[in-house]
Amino acid sequence: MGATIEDVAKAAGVSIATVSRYLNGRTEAVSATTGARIQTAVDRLGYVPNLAARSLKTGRSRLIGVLLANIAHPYWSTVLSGVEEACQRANYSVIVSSASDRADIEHRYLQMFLEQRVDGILFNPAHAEPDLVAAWSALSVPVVTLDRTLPGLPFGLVAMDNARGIGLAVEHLVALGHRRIGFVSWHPRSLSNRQERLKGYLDALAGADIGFDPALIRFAEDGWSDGVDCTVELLVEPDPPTAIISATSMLNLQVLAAIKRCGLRVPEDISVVGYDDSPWDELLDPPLTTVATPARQLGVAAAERLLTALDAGEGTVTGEVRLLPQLVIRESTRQAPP
Amino acid sequence: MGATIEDVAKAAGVSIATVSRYLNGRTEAVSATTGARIQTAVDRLGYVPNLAARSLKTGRSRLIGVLLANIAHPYWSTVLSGVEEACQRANYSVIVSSASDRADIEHRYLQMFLEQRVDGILFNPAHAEPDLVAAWSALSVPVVTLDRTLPGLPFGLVAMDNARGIGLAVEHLVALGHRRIGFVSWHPRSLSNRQERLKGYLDALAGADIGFDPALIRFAEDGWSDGVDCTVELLVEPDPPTAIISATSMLNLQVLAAIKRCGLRVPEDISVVGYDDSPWDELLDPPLTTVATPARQLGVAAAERLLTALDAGEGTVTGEVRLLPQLVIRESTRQAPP
DNA sequence: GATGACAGTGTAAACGTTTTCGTTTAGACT
DNA sequence: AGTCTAAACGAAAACGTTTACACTGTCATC
Repeated sequence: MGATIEDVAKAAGVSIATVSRYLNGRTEAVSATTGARIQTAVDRLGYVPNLAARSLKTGRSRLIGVLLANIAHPYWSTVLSGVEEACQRANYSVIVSSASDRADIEHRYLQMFLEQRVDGILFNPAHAEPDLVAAWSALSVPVVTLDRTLPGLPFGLVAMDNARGIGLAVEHLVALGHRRIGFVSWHPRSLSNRQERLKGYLDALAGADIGFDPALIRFAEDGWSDGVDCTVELLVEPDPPTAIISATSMLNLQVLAAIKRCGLRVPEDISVVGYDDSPWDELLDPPLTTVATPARQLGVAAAERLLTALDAGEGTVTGEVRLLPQLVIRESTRQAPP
Repeated sequence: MGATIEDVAKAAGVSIATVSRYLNGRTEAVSATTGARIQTAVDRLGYVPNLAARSLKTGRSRLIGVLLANIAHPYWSTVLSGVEEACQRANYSVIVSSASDRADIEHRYLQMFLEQRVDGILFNPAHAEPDLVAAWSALSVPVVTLDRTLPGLPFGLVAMDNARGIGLAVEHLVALGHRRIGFVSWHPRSLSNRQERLKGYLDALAGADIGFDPALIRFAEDGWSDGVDCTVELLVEPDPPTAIISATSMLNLQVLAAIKRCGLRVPEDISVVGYDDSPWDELLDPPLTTVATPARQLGVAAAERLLTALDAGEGTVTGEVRLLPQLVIRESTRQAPP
């Protein structure tokens, strides 16, 4: 308990330099016999290397800071599990924080990351406060932003192809003959991933020669309830949609609940395409047609992007990686009524 | 960038000891004027303290290791967010790992925590391998286990009152006149939280003078599909239950899906009580009566338990804290058929 | 005016590593 | 026997802090 490298050296009858070399498997090899002596000493003493000391000396901590909007949210926790998996594989530890989409909190936590001397940072920025963007841009470690970005941030980005994802949903519904397609998204609208999804909706409509009707779009407050009201609003329009696309997993069930509340049936009266394909989407009633987003892979890809940059000794990451969503057709979509 | 305490000292024209004292707000106060000089130097140089060096010197890292069975699971990610909240409030960072219920992986990650010299550990142990239990018992930092424990572990425990939670469900159904109450739980059965839930079921039945019928119990494999099959099995029994209790959130939707697959309606034909009260449970069709477990509070309570022990300088945490679940009655339960 | 007390500050050792550079040793070659 | 090379190892400095201890001045007290 609390044995240092010096204790090990003493016990093995060698110098601490040799112990260090042995433990790190360095090229200036130690002989097999001393190696064995050191190993037994390590085992006997229960020696555990002190990463703080190593970090201080080498300047690298084997720590990755991960800052997410909301780690309690199923989507983000799945992303996180991918990050964690990739980091563990590369022998990095991840220190995690949840910023609730508040830029000031984000800033504070990033500061904590710097104090811990993390080797790299993964995060998804919230609102664009110019001075914070400036401060972040000066961050001294490699950063990869997840899922969304902010104008002016000189970081790498790993995200879904949001526009394409919604495009898939629209095209599917159009192929089924729908022309009045509702779109329920959520606030704040300004975040890049949401803008992209809206653009995907608009572009796909345009591509199908369908005129855009602003009455078919709603934006709900973040959370588990406002989406119901927004969807109900949509349904009581004079010329209601025959299909609705939910722009994020949090809204899937809210859209379904609203439809039920209005006395309509899915898919007989109205079709629904969900988003993200949570593991329980196929258990819903009816099993939900959704745009499946590879959340876990997003985490893995982002972490690997960061880690390879670290291995290569690059002080910064740039460029953009987009992951392709896929449409999973189940039973919540059906031919449009004539 | 990369300024050390020495740079700050030089810039402010004082010694590094004074800078350190100022930064740590120690009792041997520094005068207001030097304090101001130091602060401007800090700001100008963009000095960021090096926690690795501090940790090395003080022996405390302000790091908490959190090891969970599965951080992608909504329940655990909610617990994690509570932990993170409490730790941030106390200025600790949390380093997190996901062990997939495999004891060998758990062991490896605990080792990594020790190397990082975490000040404390929160984790939920998986299977009881005697040699690992022995190794864990010798851990040199305070540990609190979350949600479940293992015989022989000398750690503090913060968990739900699992038996009482299921008891609430049974009592509610009994009050509605149900006497054949199915119970769907999940593997591995040996984990303490699952044993307690089973015990809660049996005790509550006994308390209501209802004989126990083993045909009414099923254990599903962990995951998002086997629960459906298990529930179907239950429903095709010669004398099927008039109500079913799902023992964990992961099974809620699987039970509902199975019932639907058998052509039965909830609650007309059969009542259902879910578990955990995920935020979307009230959006289901029908809105689910569930045993609400305060997952976030569990995380907060466990972290605070650990942190107060750390503050008090106690090297170990013992004792047990149980959080009380609450029954939330919605529309999936109804009077039993005569 | 000498004496203490005390607030404020500086010096230097220590924390546990990694790593540069230098030393020893053993064997291979003339 | 002498020289050279390479493998194996050791001594010591450095990483950026905290903190015990010593020191300086200022002011109140006798």
